Amino acid sequence: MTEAGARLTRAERRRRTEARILEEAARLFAASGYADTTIRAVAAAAGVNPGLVMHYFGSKEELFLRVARARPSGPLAGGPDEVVEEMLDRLAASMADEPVESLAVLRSMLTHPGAAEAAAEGAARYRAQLAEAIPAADAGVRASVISAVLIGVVLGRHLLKLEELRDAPPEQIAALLRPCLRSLTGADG
Amino acid sequence: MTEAGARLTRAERRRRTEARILEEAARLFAASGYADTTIRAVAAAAGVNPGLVMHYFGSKEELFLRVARARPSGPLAGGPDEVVEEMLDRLAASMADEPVESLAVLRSMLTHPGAAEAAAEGAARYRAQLAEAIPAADAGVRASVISAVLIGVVLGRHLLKLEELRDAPPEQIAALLRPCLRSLTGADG
DNA sequence: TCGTTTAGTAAACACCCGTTCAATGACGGA
DNA sequence: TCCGTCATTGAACGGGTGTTTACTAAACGA
Repeated sequence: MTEAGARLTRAERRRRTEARILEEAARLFAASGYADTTIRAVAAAAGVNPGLVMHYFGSKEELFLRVARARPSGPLAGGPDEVVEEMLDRLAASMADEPVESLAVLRSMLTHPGAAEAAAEGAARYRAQLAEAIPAADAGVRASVISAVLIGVVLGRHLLKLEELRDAPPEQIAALLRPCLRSLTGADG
Repeated sequence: MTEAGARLTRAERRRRTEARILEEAARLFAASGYADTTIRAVAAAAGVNPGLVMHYFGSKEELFLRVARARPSGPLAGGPDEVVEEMLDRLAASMADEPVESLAVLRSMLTHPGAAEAAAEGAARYRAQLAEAIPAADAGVRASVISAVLIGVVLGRHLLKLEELRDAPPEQIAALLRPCLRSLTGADG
């Protein structure tokens, strides 16, 4: 590490160190939640001094927000049928590998008040898009129930590690969920 | 407190104090999770010295386990249709008021490693009963998905506090979920 | 009545946390 | 070459935690 690093420019070195810290922070927040993830542990995992993490990110809170903000997830549009298939695709994708950023946010939302607020805006926008695709008077409630259902499944697989849910192939779970989501979106008429 | 308490027998006094501690502990674990609930806070809420909590329960871990163990929830039996209605009834009931013990376990499961293990046996038994009522080859997976869905809804309402989900009447949510659960149990043929 | 038991307290312990700050030493421009 | 900048370190600080221990005082049994 010292030899390879010594050849790099100062700015490049810093960028990589910061990225390494963020990466390890996401992994640890996902694995242990906000409270049980210590700055010292993040620093150790990144092979760096705890003070450096403070120097770069200001506080543990800001470090978490930097991790939580890295949430792409494009827009959700179309009719009920397309939206359902899009959601099932994304769910299957997030089941193929462990989505560290989402898990970090999800796990920490349940521990840390600030985390819930940080995720709330993005989640609300997602639900609003979803609600627009639902042709029903109670579209808002339906969108919220759908969100809750999807969160429950991701949570059951990655966090609670319910046996059969963790071992089942993503396609099987998606197939089981399809009628559910179709009835909730009103895609089944 | 001193006057009324002085009239009681020693054993009775102790029983009530212990119960008061357990009650406040459940409330705080549900509200703040395992890590953020301090023994000092529990003791203060129960109007008692922190050392006494230790003296009665041995450790914070054991205090939590005592809270987590108080989980009744009778057996689940019958055909798919009956089971679905039973689950919806229980869900609606747990939505009417805040179910402190369940929430304490649920929230702490996601924070505290030991909590998940403590709840795992009860949850597995529940899923096994559920699977028996499902007439399908993949009954195990279906039961797990159903558990995840129900957890997601309770979580979305009480912990994440998704707006529409929190404001909607329990019956409405139950009605939306009915087709979901019926398709997952195979009750819809 | 008197010694024992025991519910309950007060104060400290050791530990780990997030955070701070002065020091260091390699890099890069002049 | 020299000097300032900046990534990085090491060691400390104050505070909050779970836990322990010595103690008080009230209920109990004989």
